[in-house]
Amino acid sequence: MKKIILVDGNNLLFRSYYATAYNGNFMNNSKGFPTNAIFGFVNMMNKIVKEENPQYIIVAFDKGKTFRHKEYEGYKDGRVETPNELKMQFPVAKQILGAMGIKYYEIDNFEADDIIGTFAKYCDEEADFIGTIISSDKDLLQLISPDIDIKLLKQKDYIRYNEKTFKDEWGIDPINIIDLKALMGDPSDNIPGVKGVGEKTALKLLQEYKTLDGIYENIESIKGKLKEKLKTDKENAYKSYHLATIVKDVKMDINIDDTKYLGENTNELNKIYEDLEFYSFLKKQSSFKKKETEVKIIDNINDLNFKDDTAVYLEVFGANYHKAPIIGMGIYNDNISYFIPLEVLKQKPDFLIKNRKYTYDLKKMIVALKYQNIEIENTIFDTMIAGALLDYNMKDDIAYLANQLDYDLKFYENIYGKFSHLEMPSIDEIAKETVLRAKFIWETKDFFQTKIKEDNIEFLFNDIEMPLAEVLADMEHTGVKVDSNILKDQGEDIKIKLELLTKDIYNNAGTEFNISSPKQLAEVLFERLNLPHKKNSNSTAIDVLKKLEGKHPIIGQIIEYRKLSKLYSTYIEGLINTIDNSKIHTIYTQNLTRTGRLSSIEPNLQNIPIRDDMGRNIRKAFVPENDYIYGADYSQIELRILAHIADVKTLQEAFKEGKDIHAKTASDIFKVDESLVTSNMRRVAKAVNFGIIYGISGFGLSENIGVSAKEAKEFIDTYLETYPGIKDYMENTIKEAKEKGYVKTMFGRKRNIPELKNTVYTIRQSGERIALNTPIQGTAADIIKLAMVKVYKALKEHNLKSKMIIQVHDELVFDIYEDELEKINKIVTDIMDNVYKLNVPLNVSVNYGKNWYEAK
DNA sequence: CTCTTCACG
DNA sequence: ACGTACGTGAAGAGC
Repeated sequence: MKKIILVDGNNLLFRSYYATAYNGNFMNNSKGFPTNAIFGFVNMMNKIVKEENPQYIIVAFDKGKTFRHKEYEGYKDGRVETPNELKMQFPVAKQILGAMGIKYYEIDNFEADDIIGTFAKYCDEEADFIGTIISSDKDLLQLISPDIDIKLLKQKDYIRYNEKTFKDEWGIDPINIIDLKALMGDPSDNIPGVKGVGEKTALKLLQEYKTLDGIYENIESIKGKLKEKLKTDKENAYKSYHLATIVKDVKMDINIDDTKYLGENTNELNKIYEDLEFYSFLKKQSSFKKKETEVKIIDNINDLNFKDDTAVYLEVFGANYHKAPIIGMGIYNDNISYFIPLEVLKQKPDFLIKNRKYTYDLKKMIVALKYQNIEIENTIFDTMIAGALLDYNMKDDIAYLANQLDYDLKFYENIYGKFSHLEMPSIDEIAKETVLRAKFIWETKDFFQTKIKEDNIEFLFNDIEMPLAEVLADMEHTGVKVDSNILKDQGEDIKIKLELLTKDIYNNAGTEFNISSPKQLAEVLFERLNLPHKKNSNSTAIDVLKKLEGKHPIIGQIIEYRKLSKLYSTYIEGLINTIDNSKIHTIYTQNLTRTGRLSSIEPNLQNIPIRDDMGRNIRKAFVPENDYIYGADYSQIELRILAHIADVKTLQEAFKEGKDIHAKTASDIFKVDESLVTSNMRRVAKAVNFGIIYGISGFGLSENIGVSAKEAKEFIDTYLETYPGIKDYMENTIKEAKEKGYVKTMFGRKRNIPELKNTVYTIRQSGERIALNTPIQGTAADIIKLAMVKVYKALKEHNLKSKMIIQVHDELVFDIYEDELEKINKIVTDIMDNVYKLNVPLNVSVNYGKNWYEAK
């Protein structure tokens, strides 16, 4: 028995095109030629070849107008003209098929369906042939027979139907798909069908009467409206039947030997892929899969003399590189493929300084090497940073990105086991996997570099993110001095208060329970004590408790308990556990947030308490290693950016004049003189200002400031009337985001927002708020990052020993020497104020003291 | 592993 | 009529 695969080429290309055409990541090669449909098509064809292992295979395409157009003027009317960007991709797809060794067919005046139908008939008639159809078009289901099955493609996977499974699911014979379509019509092809009959009714009718003829033979036994509908549209039904019938005898010579799968011509394919810049496919075809990568394990530093650029990848044993020991480095370029164990790295081979290097997770490499007193320079391109800027899905693990680009890299976990119990594999395996990582970096660098050029984000990449990796590495490695005794003393205090509170709470509740369990607490509050609560909500979050305050003494105690236990577990115990040698070394994630901000982990130094007096005391434990903690923060940087981007002259003026911006806003929206603004007006105005930045809703604002949704809406309306520029900004931003599928910061950082296309209303709404907020938050992030790079450089140039040690989104914290105070003050404020010219001044306020608490 | 809560900008 | 503010990380509970 021989099997032939029958692929619906038109279908595959259309699917691939529309799957990606609108998500904002429209794919072009560097010459601007669209490649998105071809990319999906090649992916599918590779998959088909792999899964079906075909002996015989054809791909069918439409060509010209068919008899259906001739016979029915309206056929396929109303369909959007095939976009040029898609049309252009067809010839290339066909060329690729040639190189793949797969025959394709296109016959004048027939659709791909008809060609497939003709081959299906061939299988039905030839005793030793069976066939499998591959398409997402349900029309083709009519071709199912004992010799033909179909892989019906779905969004992510597919369903395979043969004669039996089809009948089981649909309750009709495959051939009656034609009758089905005759009845229900097909809006996409403009096939009329019977008006008012959809899939449900049509299937019911066919299950009873088998065929269209059967229905009309028994028309009198059908009742009511349905009968009338069927009678009225009888002619249309039969016309539709004809249109929906796939032709099975297209006049063409079937020479079955032509359809043999020949296997690919790798050279020819590679040429095409290179032209399209499909680097991931290229690798698959060439070295990556076919040849085993040979690795030389270096045991003598003298073997490391080479001149060329190289990719390098540093492997450490564990997740937190402040503690994890280095295992070794993989290096790879067109000539070499080495693994360098730590002992050899410690001898500081020249290439670490001299050669230009490509990396993945540069910051991790710099920090881990710093702990060994090994310097690395000339690191010019980091794939992790590039991937993040291009809005790929990123994780720490390089394998995660690699696998998206069709490189089979093993995940860290699959080499070393889970982080909770790591195991060291053989040196040969480590060497191989580490070099493969370097190889991935090497082989994709051109691809990523091209993309960065295309997206016009070279400044963001070369002048902000790349140097920032080095800055952050230094900050992390330097660390922050924390006095654990101060924390311990505060902890003792808190512990005693917690014990007292616990007793009071148990007394008031009349029972002992776990106060930290929201579930148990809800039961005590809402059932035992019968305190009022919203239906269907057992939330005990702070705003719920605030509303209950005064109703029962236990509420205040619980609020206090929550505050203290948070302080104790997260900021006393939590921080103490991370102190190593009197210092805390956080890790800044440079490539995680969707807006471009940093985040800080293990521990998080960006959420140390400040708003609350007791919590703020924690900052007393953050002490200088040198003389002072010095803090510099941007005041209202996001509002300033909004005033700039939305070009609101009144707000820009207010900032230029150094006014209290919230008071100014209050005076504008309440229409009172600035001298008459009350603190409550200012509070409301401040909330509205924030609301605007977040993408406001009346409800959200009302919850926040405790007024009715109606009043809140009025505030917003007045605000937008007062500042029409902001209204325009909001409307234009959303409109553009919907058209393009993404938004950008002033520095070109791009964020795709697929939410804007979501069918769920609330998700679309959320998409709009994201579109409004991201350019503002992201631009602020870009600006402070740029300032960090410049400050770091200036400190070096002035030979200052003071150190930048913490970043908290709009604030930079330094550990400084007393005799450098003045210089630091000048450099930091100068750079931060003037880092980037806007239509508003950037305003930095600075403070210093003997600890972080005092530096505010 | 997910949910809830709460710390920050 | 519906559900609703942007961006994060850590800890504890409970499945």
